[in-house]
Amino acid sequence: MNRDNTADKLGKSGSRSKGRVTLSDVAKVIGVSAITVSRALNDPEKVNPKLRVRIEQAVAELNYVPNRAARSLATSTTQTLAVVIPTISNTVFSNVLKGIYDYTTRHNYEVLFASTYYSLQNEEKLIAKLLAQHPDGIITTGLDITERSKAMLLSANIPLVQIMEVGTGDVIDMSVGFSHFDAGASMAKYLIEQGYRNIGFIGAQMDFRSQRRMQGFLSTLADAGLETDKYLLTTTTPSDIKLGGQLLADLMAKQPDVDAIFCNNDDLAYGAIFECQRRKLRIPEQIAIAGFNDLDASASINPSLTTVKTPLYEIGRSAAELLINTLKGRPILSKTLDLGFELIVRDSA
Amino acid sequence: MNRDNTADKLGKSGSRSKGRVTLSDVAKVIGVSAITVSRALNDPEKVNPKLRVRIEQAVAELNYVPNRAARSLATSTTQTLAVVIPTISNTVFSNVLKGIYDYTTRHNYEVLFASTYYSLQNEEKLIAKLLAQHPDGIITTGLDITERSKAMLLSANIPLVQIMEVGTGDVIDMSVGFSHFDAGASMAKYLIEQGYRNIGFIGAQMDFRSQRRMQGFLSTLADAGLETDKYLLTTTTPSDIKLGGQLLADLMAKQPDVDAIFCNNDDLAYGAIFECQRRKLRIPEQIAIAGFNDLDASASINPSLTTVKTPLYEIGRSAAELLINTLKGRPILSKTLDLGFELIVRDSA
DNA sequence: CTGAAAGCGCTTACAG
DNA sequence: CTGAAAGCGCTTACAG
Repeated sequence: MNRDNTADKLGKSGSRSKGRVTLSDVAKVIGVSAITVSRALNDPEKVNPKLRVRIEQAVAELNYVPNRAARSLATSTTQTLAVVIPTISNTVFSNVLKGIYDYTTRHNYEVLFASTYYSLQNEEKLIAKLLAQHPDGIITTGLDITERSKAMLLSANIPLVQIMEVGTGDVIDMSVGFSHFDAGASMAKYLIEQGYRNIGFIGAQMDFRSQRRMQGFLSTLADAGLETDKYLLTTTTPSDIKLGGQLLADLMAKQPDVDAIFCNNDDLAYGAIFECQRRKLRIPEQIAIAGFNDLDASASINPSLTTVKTPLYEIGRSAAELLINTLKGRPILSKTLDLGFELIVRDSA
Repeated sequence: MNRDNTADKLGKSGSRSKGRVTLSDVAKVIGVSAITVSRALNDPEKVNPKLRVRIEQAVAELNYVPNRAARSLATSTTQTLAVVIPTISNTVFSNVLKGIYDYTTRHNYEVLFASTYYSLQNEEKLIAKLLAQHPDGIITTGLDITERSKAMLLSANIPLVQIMEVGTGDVIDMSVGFSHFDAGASMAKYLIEQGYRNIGFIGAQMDFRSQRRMQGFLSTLADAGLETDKYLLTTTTPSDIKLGGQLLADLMAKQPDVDAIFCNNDDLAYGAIFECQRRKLRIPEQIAIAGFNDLDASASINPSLTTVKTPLYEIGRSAAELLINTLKGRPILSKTLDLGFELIVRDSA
């Protein structure tokens, strides 16, 4: 019968609400004030143990779920982090997102994300939209950003981590990533050491970070007195496996004497390897292929792919950690985290 | 000087707020009430055009961003959709998520997502957490769900779409997907037609949908009088490329006379193909390999992969569409959408 | 350890 | 076309 009573009372909640159970519904049922129920939930030690148990039971029985909009309004905190990445349908960023997600979940933050599809104009709009949700912190991708985006971010006055890249451009607040220029340079150095001389580069998308990898790569070739333009082929089309095959085909048609190719990312390298297999080209004897990111297939493909392993998951995880530590007032050792990269030598180059 | 005035006024906003610009800050600046500013933003036609322009200018100048928590509280609507999927670091679900995301973005909804890592217990917790955000609608994965999850979903009283599968189990509200049983059966039928007789199955993760594909596959083999257990190898380890190679190796060690293998998904098939390449096994002459999902590499790998194409992006898009149409009160033609699948015959089987 | 009052920033009827 | 009043569901000082 207690339960019937409850049901009656619940029916009376304000006409604007959706009839959900509120804090004061719970309070009425056990005859205390709403504020005590609130305390039992948020600050259990401050409530009489016996009372607390009764409140907890009532909460369970009524299936009470706190309204976070109300809590947000009262505390001006949302327990939400916003994430702006170029695209989710890309293994690179789904790994990053997983790192962010695993950490935020464990620490009871929600994630609100948005994809720019590599457009700074989209990014502006998305930042505005996300900020309207008043996230407690925000993660954006890259150090290249419009003035308007920067202004919005600044005036939001919340912690910000710019991910993926480090060592170039201005960091607005915090950043975590690695140097794409150095990563590109290190692959060039390796290929030169291996004795390759007609070294090519194929790249898709050619966003800012791709360009920096290319610059690092080409400047190292130039320093060694090697050709930089002759074996270069790029497109702004988004990267995928099939495109890798086409770019390889096009480059070889133009410059048949190319002896090694650095593919701007592993997807492209897979496509290039598949195309070489079709052409019965021996890798690395006739042509060496190298990739970037060390995605899933790189260790298994034939020949296994020489590539640069990048700390994708860790970038996501660290970014979330930086944000949450900042929000909890914990000391931040460094506002910029260089997570580095690792050259992985396998059979393809 | 107008601007200095403004700054002064802004400083005075309540001590609990974070000093953000509010509706009434904008209102004060131009000497109207907050409600008029609200209307200018939400229902522009109802406001005097000249006034509206002034308000819009003030909004832009002050960089006013509406507080959605306040709006949510007042309207009991959040413009947010919750999404529960097994994992994001899996091309299958990142495609689905992209479909959801593209549609929701266009229609001004935010997405809140969570990964269960294929655990129904996690799912319960995540549903509770997401529901606390009071999403306007929710998408969950699969038709297999605990009673507690179901009860929470029901009492949340918001539209729900269960994605990925159709034609099995009870649909709580709406659903969109395809029949995994039929998809498995269709691949079995094809392999039998091609003349294979010692037909194997390798599967990882073995979640409910994988099991149903396997059941459809095996029951078709049984109907044809073929072996079902002899060439079967499954594990609950999460699926990845490398695992595909191992499973192929294990199965061939046990049953060297296997002449065709249906891999529970394309990742596994890639690994199996790579392993065959290493063993110099000719595909499909010595062993045929088939996959599931038609992921990116399937058309490019050597040999190109015979597989089942599944409408991943469309499932996500349709689920979001069903939810948003429901929320806008538009008529829903059918609460269950079978998007089908397509057998893609290539060179590997 | 518990509660009355006020406030978070917006929107919803209702007047005029 | 515009505004005063009340309310959404919670939490924050402040008393007691």
